[in-house]
Amino acid sequence: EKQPCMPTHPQKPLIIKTGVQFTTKVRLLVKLPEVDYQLKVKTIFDKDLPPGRVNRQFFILTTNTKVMDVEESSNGCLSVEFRHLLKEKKYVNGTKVNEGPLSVTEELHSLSFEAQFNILGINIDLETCSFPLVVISNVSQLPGGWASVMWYNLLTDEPKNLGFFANPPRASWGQLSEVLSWQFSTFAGRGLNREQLHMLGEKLLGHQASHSESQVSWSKFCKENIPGKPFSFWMWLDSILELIKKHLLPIWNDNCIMGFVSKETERSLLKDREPGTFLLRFSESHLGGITFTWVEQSENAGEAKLISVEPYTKSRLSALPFADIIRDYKVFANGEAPENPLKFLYPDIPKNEAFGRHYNSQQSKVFPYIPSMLIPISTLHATPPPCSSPEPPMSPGMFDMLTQHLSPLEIETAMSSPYSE
Amino acid sequence: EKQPCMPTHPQKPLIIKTGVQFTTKVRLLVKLPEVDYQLKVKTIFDKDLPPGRVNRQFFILTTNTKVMDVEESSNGCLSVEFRHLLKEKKYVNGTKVNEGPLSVTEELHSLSFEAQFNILGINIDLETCSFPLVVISNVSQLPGGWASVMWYNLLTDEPKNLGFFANPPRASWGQLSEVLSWQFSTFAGRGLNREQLHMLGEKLLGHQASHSESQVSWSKFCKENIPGKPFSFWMWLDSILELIKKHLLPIWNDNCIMGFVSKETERSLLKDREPGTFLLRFSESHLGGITFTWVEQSENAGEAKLISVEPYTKSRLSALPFADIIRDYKVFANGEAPENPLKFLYPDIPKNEAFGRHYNSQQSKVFPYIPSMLIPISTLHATPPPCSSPEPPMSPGMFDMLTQHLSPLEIETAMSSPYSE
DNA sequence: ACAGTTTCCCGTAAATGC
DNA sequence: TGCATTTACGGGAAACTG
Repeated sequence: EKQPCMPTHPQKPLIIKTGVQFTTKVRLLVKLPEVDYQLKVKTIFDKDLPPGRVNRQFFILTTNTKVMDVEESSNGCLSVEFRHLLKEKKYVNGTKVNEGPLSVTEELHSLSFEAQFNILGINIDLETCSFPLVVISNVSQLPGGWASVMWYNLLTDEPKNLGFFANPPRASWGQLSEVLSWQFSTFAGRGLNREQLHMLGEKLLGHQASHSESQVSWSKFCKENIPGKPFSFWMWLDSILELIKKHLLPIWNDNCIMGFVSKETERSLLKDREPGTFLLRFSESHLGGITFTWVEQSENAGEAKLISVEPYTKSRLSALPFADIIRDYKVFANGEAPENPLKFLYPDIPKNEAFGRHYNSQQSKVFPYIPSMLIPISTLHATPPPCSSPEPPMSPGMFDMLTQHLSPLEIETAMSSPYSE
Repeated sequence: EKQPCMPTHPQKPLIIKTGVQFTTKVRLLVKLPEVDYQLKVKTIFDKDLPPGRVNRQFFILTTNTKVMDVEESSNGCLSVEFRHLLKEKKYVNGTKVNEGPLSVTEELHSLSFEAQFNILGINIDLETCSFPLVVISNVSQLPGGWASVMWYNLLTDEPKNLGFFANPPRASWGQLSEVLSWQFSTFAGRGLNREQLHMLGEKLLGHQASHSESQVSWSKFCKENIPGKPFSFWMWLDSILELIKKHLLPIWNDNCIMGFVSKETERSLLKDREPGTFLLRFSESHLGGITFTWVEQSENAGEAKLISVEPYTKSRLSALPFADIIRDYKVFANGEAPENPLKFLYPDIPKNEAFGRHYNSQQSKVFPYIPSMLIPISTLHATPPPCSSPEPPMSPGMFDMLTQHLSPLEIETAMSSPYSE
């Protein structure tokens, strides 16, 4: 009879943060005969929980009763909008509330709305209830909460199964990959293509097992860490989504970021390409990082030499937009003039054609001063000849170049750590 | 009888922010004969205001009554510590509270503490009161609030004159400069020397007027904008203090920053120095900026050519520490190899001797990747010959250098804005 | 000691009030 | 409309708590 909406956290409905306002709207879908009294709606948090369920308890800090109003925008039906604030009850009857067996982002809650009216002497009770809600206390819990909302919506049609995460069902990779792509198209404006999803499937399920029918457990998706990494699959993926949203939106939407590529695939794509061909890939070892890998001019005609830069994360990207990094990046190598090794976006798009419209000028012209900008650089030196001494002596040419271009301290760093394949 | 202390905002006592906890401590300085009952202290906000005074009203959200306890650390006297939270009363008896004629940071408030006890049948009332307090609602008001606290302490010995800013007295430059230097030594670890204070005095009072006896009005210090600038003297100075605290502490304490130098003085100091001599100066045109000015290699033996870089502000400095900027800064000029123009800190200290201990390596070594760092650069080209066309054609040498080192877009920027003296 | 969770609160942005 | 002031809340860090 009534239809509850739940716009709460910006862009992430169904997740409520304590101490932060959220709004709810209740609409009466039937048209009542003219009544001359007011229709009061009351909001109740967690009105009925599954019996025996232990979890945190909350209360609504703001007014929980309001009168319905004729809605202007629609066809004149009644509606009411609340602006609520939730707070945790730490003590109930003087005793401390214990947490349940689930993590807080798996704990599902609900908002109920009640109204009653009297028509022709008959009392009529109206009641409706929200979809399951996750309550968090810090934005750091938002990714976990959103994972719960996704998993719930993906795997059940029940409007209200608050015990869902006591025993969460598995998802097929076919279903899950669709949801993941949808996340990117919703929040970043462009979804994931077949190749990108394939890489994600292999990452989650291994090389053999990533078919559409493969089953992914909730734990594997969101709770267990990726082997050898200190974060789960979803935490990793969400960190990339956030990176795109804040720092890479236009170039992501322009399809300049291949992003999800395994290192093997990367090699097979790049190995026969022109030197200077590069692609953009998200870091698999660190949260929220992006790197580029390019084909280096190689002296011997054998294996193509691929080089990847240390991934850029939000802290660097907020000092310098990624398109500008690509434009300005320079490698100082081997006594030669510094050069930008990025020439063609894979497969063969000239860099400025791909990124030109995204370049920003950092230049700010304030008269008496000369403008300053930041440029990203790397230092590189030649592969030491096989069987050379463990500390290869620096060539005189390289030394000149370094003394010219870099400070003494930098030279030491460059000398003591040869980064060559 | 009781001595109130007021540690509130970190490092800035006497300033309270609504909605943020602060602590107060009350100690009983007389030793009472043994009493077997508890001594209760009650806190009251703004117990007595000057008659007719209109201002914002606040209330204490937390418990305002507590029992005194024997203090362990001292000689066993009684004390009590409160942890309070203040909130504004928007309505009093249903009517809105209007603001008074003063700005919020000039509005002085007080906390009173009361206790009573009964000895040998006689009721004794104890009461004490804090020094004047400023109540703010956002940290953006902290500088203004702190200016009030300074001015009050500088110019009156009255423990409680809440109407002080209705007609604030002037300060002599001699007094004020001492307080300003003390701000720097307290918050940044090193005070201001005679030359630095002299520059500040001229900035505030003009060239002729800055003697120790010159009078500075409260308005000139903190309320009126500096002519031609959108901020007052204190807002400017405080922005520099904050910049030092967050980004320049070690080099400030090492006396590497001259900082407060007028452009005329800068020129007279540098004009006869070696090319490559530089000094560090705070921006006078923008809040919280620092720049360096160096003596350029000049072709003709006439006037020394001084160049200043666009000031660095906190956003850039949080991407790249200032010492690293000095180490790595490069100027791309005239088709020559990029060069760091900063060689000697004024008067003649070799750069690495002055800054070496403050350099950080940006290098983070993550195996499969080559490290990347940011370097600050400027582009510069030669002074166009006098009476040249308004758009001087670019020399072939310069064009080569630019195509080599910079992207096409950068070239256009560099071409259309010649930054030469 | 430690991990999961909450609290704290700065600092930016937006909203509000005058 | 612009300015002064407050509110909102993300995000990092500290504090809490079994």
